[in-house]
Amino acid sequence: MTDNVAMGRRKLFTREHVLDKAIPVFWKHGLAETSVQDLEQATGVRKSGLYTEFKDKEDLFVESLRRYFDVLMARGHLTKQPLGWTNVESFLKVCYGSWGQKGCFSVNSMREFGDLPPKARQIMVASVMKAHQLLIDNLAAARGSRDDNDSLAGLIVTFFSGICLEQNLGPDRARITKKIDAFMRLIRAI
Amino acid sequence: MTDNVAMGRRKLFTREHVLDKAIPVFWKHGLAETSVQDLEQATGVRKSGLYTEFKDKEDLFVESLRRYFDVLMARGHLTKQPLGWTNVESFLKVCYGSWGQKGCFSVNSMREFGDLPPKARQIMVASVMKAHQLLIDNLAAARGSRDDNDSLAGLIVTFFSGICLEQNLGPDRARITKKIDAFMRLIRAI
DNA sequence: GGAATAATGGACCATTTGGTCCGTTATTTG
DNA sequence: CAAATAACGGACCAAATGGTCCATTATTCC
Repeated sequence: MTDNVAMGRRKLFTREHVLDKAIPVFWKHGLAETSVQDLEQATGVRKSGLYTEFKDKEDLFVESLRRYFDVLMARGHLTKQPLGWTNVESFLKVCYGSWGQKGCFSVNSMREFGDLPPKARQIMVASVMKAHQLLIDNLAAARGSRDDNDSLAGLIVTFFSGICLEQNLGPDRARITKKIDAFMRLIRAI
Repeated sequence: MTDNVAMGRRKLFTREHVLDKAIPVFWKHGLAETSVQDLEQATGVRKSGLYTEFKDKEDLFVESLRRYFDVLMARGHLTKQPLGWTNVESFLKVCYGSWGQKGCFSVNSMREFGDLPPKARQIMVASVMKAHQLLIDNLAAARGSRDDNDSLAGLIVTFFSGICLEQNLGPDRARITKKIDAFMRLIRAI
């Protein structure tokens, strides 16, 4: 790779490919209960390959989390113009899931927050704060600069955590949609 | 025990004692990440003792969950007379925790719901439904028989899950109290 | 004290865990 | 084709896992 005198074998898998395959596994089973063997099967990359690309299992977890947020932010649920209620609802519907999983990878990981590597915790906290701030911006656009926008944003984040977690019980989509609608009605009414 | 001709050694630990020591461990780390060694240390009962009293680790987990709900129900947060808003708020404040832990044992377990033994899932689902129904009763007492009592009870359960989960991030009590107050104001206003 | 009873302590086991290591194989450029 | 490169496959390891088993010890009643 350093010289062009001779070229070694090219990579057969990209970092993103591995992460996209690892995310659903970590998402579903968490860091602790996901074995390296699970990751091999899911990614199709052998252990040695994984350990060449990532320091250890925790590192792979942290990078999965990071990519998860990167992709989610890129979708821009809370940054679409014009800001307002539509974005808030769009944010809540993130709970429908992605990567073939229900709920939210990060919310699911909150349960083992205390046992997570510091970098993972850092990413999670930063993301919650980011979402909180974006929610405030959208609320300000929707209902003007009010004192309780901050507090209301907090309630929305909490409600989001709740619906994401409930997704693990496997309720049908219709019920959760109804719940979101009811919540939206509630917060728009005040 | 069967005959009164001679009496064997009496139990040095009661089933409840073991469960009360096991609950915080399962609560904090979940079923999968709690080792039998952890349970030995926490309960002060050796492995053989545990396996005499309980079928296996899963059984101990299920019984811990069962006892958790028994104790919680006995406190009667949602059944104190007269029914009404006070009970709803009292229910939400269950998230402050018990057994030296924050949040809710059951909510924390929802994350690994899919990997839990069927009996555990059964207990959890039944308890959520029970809480939901009791919330409806309290709402009926507080605001009369309205069509949206059912829907509102659902929102309260979801919000409860949310604050319990957030407890894992270790926010101070004052902030969570504020959040509960804000939510109570929100739902009482409609 | 003696017999009956049953919990305790800890040795023991097969399996799985995260992680390392290196010989083999696939690709690349010249 | 040859040399250089680097990923792949899988053997290998120490530690930890859930679980079993039984000799020892503690307690009880007569």
